[in-house]
Amino acid sequence: MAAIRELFERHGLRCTRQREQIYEALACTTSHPTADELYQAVRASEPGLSLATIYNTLDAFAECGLVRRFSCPSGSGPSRYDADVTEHVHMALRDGRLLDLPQDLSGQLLANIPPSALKELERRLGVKVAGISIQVLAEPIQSGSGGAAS
Amino acid sequence: MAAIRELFERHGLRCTRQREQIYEALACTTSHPTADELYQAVRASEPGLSLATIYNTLDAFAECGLVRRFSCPSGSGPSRYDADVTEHVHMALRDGRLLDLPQDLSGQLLANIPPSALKELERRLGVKVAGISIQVLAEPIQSGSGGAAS
DNA sequence: TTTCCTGCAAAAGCTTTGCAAGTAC
DNA sequence: GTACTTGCAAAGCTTTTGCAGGAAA
Repeated sequence: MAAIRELFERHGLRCTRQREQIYEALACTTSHPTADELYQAVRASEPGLSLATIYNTLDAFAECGLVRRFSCPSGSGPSRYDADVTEHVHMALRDGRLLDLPQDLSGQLLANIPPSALKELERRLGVKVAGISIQVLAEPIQSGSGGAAS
Repeated sequence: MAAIRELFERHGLRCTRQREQIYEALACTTSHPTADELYQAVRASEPGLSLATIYNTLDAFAECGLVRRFSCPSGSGPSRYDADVTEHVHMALRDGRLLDLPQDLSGQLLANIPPSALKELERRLGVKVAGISIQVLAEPIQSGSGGAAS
């Protein structure tokens, strides 16, 4: 509770009841909710809340790096949000689910990015690399299916 | 031209003038256009074309793996399309541009993904990995700026 | 000939905006 | 007291859908 206040202060955000609740709802789930899902969740304890406030708030959070915003790899559909801003790998399932990889596997994938390639990239393209994001696209294995086909 | 026809046939798509032009417009640019940008481009040679047809067509293309659809890492905004379906790395710039990494750098990044980690992932989560996508987030280096600040 | 595709227009989602009242600092 | 937030409603933008006519196989 007080931790959230301090977190907001550190990021230069005013601390309102709505923001606390939105952040808390986002931080205590691993399901990468959409703005509307957060709206449904927070409205239970904050009936007057408006969807626009959700968007404004998430925007402010994303702006100052408190949360991450991204969308399903498929492209269309609503944005999703994640309060875990440490580098980690997302896995998108064909059925639409979007999971976090276990930390150790995430770490293995991220640790094997050769820094030399990034340096080379920065030099050749004249940019500064600010982050890397890896996504794994996977399909659940049906129990019973042998798994043939191309 | 005939190559496009054959490409469509191989993917089980009917070959119409509109589809040819949409595919060609997408294939001959590296700018990852949006549906609307393609609409503007193709309408020059195909005045009767409708935006809905662009969406239907891109959907059909994406469905059968002829093009890739994705959105800016920032999350919101329209989807973008790419006729290059080989594994390659996208680089998103803070100013909104979205580029392809040069092939050799793309290759270095992709080649260093440890297959053992993917195998482990498949075993532990009961899925089959169908693809990996890496995105680099970068910011242009201003000429003249010393580049301080967090 | 049959099936799929196109064009149009309208609808459905998702997100942003303007403004008055309220709240944190 | 000032500047930022909230809530509401309306608008804006992207994408999908239904249907009649047209074109590919």
